[in-house]
Amino acid sequence: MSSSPERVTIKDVAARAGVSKGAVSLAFNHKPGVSEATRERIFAVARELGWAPSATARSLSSRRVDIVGLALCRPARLLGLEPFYMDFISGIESVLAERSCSLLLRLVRDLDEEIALYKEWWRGRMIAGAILVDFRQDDPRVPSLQGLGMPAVAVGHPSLTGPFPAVWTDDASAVTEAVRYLAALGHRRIARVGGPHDLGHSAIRARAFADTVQELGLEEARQIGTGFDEKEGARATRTLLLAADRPTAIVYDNDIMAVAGAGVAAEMGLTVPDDLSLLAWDDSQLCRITHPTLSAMSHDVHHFGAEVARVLFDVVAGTHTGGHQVPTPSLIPRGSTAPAPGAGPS
Amino acid sequence: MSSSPERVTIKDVAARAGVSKGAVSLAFNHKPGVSEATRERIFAVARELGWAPSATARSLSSRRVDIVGLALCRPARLLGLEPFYMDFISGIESVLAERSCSLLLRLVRDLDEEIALYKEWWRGRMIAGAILVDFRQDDPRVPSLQGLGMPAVAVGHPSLTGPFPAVWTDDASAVTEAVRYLAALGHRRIARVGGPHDLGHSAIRARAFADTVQELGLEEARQIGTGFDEKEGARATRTLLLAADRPTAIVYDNDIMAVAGAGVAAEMGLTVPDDLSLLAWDDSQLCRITHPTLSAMSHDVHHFGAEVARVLFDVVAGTHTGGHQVPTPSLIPRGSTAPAPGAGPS
DNA sequence: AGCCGGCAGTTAACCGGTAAAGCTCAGATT
DNA sequence: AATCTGAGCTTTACCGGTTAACTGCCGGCT
Repeated sequence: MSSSPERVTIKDVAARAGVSKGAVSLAFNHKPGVSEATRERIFAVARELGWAPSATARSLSSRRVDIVGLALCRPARLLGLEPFYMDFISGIESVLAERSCSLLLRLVRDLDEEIALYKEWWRGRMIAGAILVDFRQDDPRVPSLQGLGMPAVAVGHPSLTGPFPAVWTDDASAVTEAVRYLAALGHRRIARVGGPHDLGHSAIRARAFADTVQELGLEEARQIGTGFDEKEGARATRTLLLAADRPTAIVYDNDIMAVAGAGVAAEMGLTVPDDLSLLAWDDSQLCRITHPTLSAMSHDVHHFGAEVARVLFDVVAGTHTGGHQVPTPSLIPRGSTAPAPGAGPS
Repeated sequence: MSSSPERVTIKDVAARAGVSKGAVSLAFNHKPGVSEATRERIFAVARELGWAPSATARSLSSRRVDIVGLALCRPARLLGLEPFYMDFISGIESVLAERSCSLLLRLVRDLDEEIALYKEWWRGRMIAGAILVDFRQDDPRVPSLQGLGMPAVAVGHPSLTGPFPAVWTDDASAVTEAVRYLAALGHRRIARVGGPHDLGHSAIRARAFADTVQELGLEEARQIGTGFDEKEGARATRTLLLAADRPTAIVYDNDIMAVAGAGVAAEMGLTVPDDLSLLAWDDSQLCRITHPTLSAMSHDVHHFGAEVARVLFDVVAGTHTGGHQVPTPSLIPRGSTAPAPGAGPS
């Protein structure tokens, strides 16, 4: 009710409890040095006055903060569209919330801005640690941030993340499994619609894809790198399907592009899965509600995010024991994959 | 490269530039009191040393912060599933990023925790302002937070948000339009699957729905309140369709439940839209990729989020000029709505 | 000459905590 | 009796900025 926002500080609590600021601080941080009786009196006064320590002030003098930072270098629009992010973030949040931590989120335009932001956040004691995502090959964040001493966990394959503890899925194995599966269905021309070339996990998948295709003696594979959104997924699919020797199966790097691809197939008069098999990645709900449903390389993105947050807490606490690999995406066959046209049942 | 993280502070910059801390502060805040020459020298030194003011320290002494807070009182899982949130958040971020602001995000279990959190954030100068969502009727946040003097924008109808500047969509008109549309198609038994009863906008929609049904002389309408997720949407749909006088059209409060509802209809052997019309809300991509595509009350959630952020900046700056209504959701007819079974084309 | 005004800076207090060092005094030790 | 100990606080110095008040100095006006 009081419209005058006089802030109550530790000094008020101390005065009212008849002790010094220091005693209040000790009491609230559960450190020895105050008697049980005094501690309780202090807590009672604090409750009465509605006081809780100011996180800002605390982080200035001590080093404790209850915030972790996440900068995303992607266009805002895409963020809202792709199910992956929110699921990932919700996984992070589920762990943070348990420990009364918040997530500081910011969109940046490029990696330089991202580097500057993390430096600022860390220097200013804004965050206890950071989550780094979307690693490139020779990512500039590795040299720029590694000297900082900032606790961080990197989402990506250890070959990309430098000295940062990594949490990753074994994309190479998953790609291999995907290609093997399609090959077993008789497909000999398999294409792949991936993310941007410079993105580390895209490159890893591309290499694994090419290797597996060669290993199985399939026809030379076409791979297209895109920007992850539906428009680019559709465009890439169109390109692939218009080629003289169009593929009989396409693997996508996320689910949104696969859905778009299904649309393109329909628009071009191709029946999925009879004329064309499609295999999505990430496997959000999207895959289950299309018609036909989309087969996908599925992994639990929510859990992935949670694991990332858990590792970050370990790193911050200094109890980190090494990189974590979360389960490899596994194939969920649904309605969008079938034996290749003309091929007998394998 | 230096593994010793000696933080460079304003003092270092001052010393190196041969001036006092105060001068550096003045220069960096573009306040009068330093000559152009000195200002430039200070900036040069700052760049050389890689210094930028610490947001934490600044927010302690002055009142400036570049963070806005958002607490969400929903289960983490749902966050990842429902497209609405991420789209909304991405809209917010798109505006924040323009102004080098970050979003402080936290999941809470209940409104008491949310209230405590906002108090803590505000008291501790953690945030410049807050975004309040999911208003209940007689929302406890109104009395608890209004005395704080914390700049905030409320996402919800002004009848719910007390003294907080509101940004909202005209749900009542949208519901009316939806019911009128279905009635015009000949539907006389229309049901609604809404959100939780205690959620303000659910109540508003429920009332508008009942009113319009009565006004048009339709049969008494069945409405079910749920928890917004797919399981509950499916369950509610099943309940409605198993009733003796099952509806010929159902309106949903979001898209996820509508999609689930379509699944249930199929499972029960009903053809959409011939036997049953479905109308979704929010209209994310989900609605466009199902089969049949879902008609929806569509609004631009991304833009909604952006508008909320813009209003918040106005409120923080003290230049706020009144609540903002963003465009009313409008009907996008797609493949899931058709004339009622037995009814001639209207 | 004396005074005023304003620019360009400096000083010092303060924001709200934490943490190390210091103080006091009761009870145990020698 | 003198000294040591440790529990229980208080004092004080930060953390890294901002800001109000103050100082010095130069030029212009009366």
